[in-house]
Amino acid sequence: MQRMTRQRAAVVDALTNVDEFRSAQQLHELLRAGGNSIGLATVYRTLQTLADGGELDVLRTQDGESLYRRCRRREHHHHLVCRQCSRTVEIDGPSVEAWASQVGADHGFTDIEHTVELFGTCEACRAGDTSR
Amino acid sequence: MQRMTRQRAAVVDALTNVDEFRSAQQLHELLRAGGNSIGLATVYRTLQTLADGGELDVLRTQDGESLYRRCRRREHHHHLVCRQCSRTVEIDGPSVEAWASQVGADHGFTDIEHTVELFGTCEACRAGDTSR
DNA sequence: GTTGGTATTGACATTCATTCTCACTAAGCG
DNA sequence: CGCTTAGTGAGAATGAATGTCAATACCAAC
Repeated sequence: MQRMTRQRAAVVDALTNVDEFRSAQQLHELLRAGGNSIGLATVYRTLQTLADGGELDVLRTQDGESLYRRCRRREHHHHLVCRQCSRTVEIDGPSVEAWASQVGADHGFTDIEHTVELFGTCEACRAGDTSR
Repeated sequence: MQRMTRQRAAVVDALTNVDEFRSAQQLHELLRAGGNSIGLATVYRTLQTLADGGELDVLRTQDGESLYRRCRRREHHHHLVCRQCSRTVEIDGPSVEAWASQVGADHGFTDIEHTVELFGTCEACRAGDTSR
């Protein structure tokens, strides 16, 4: 059975107030800064649970960190993420899905899963390039 | 300046004798088992160097481990990997490249990089399903 | 409103891949 | 053959993520 706790509510709330992909640690800090007392392990667990339930999208950065985000669209889609500020655009690859399973079948593979993510530098970050 | 050491040669050799994506640790064991004395840190460093030079393809598994493979084709391509035995097929996404940069441009993003990987279960692994 | 079973929490320890440190070794030029 | 310096390796360090387990607090039932 799933219980609604103060902590879980806080995590969900934080996620709805943020539009970019954020790491568990970042969210933990955010919550603490916002006056919420919550343990890091709890943040991890909650994100895990939400992600399993399809409430959240997970993304792994090039250096292996997991980033989480509550997406508008619940159906399967992909992301275009700014590698500096994490600004995110939801996109769909019209033919990607079909292509993926086709290629898989062609080579005798089943249960095809695919990972398609785009990274780039967004307009705002390109302008303020002097930072960092 | 780049020197050719016994260890570096051994790593390159091991990679040419393996057709699947392998982790640094697996390669380290392989080398040791093959009678090569080599440190784990060296394996990591060598793989890193080779990957930077485009000699190697790197892939991150869902649980964040890096896998390395020497691919036939040096041009940009993608992979279809068996999630059980790591058997790998090199594939190319004809329109993927174009689509990626188009989508990026549409949203004002530049320097678009894309990650496209397919995972599935290969024919052999589906047969011997009783394992694991 | 009170109670009780149990899902959930959190401080801390632990795991595990990867990177760092730094004294030591050896590649390879002259 | 010597010397410079890239490369090595054992062990320590890092850092994200997960496990532990006693204490806590949902919430359904009384």
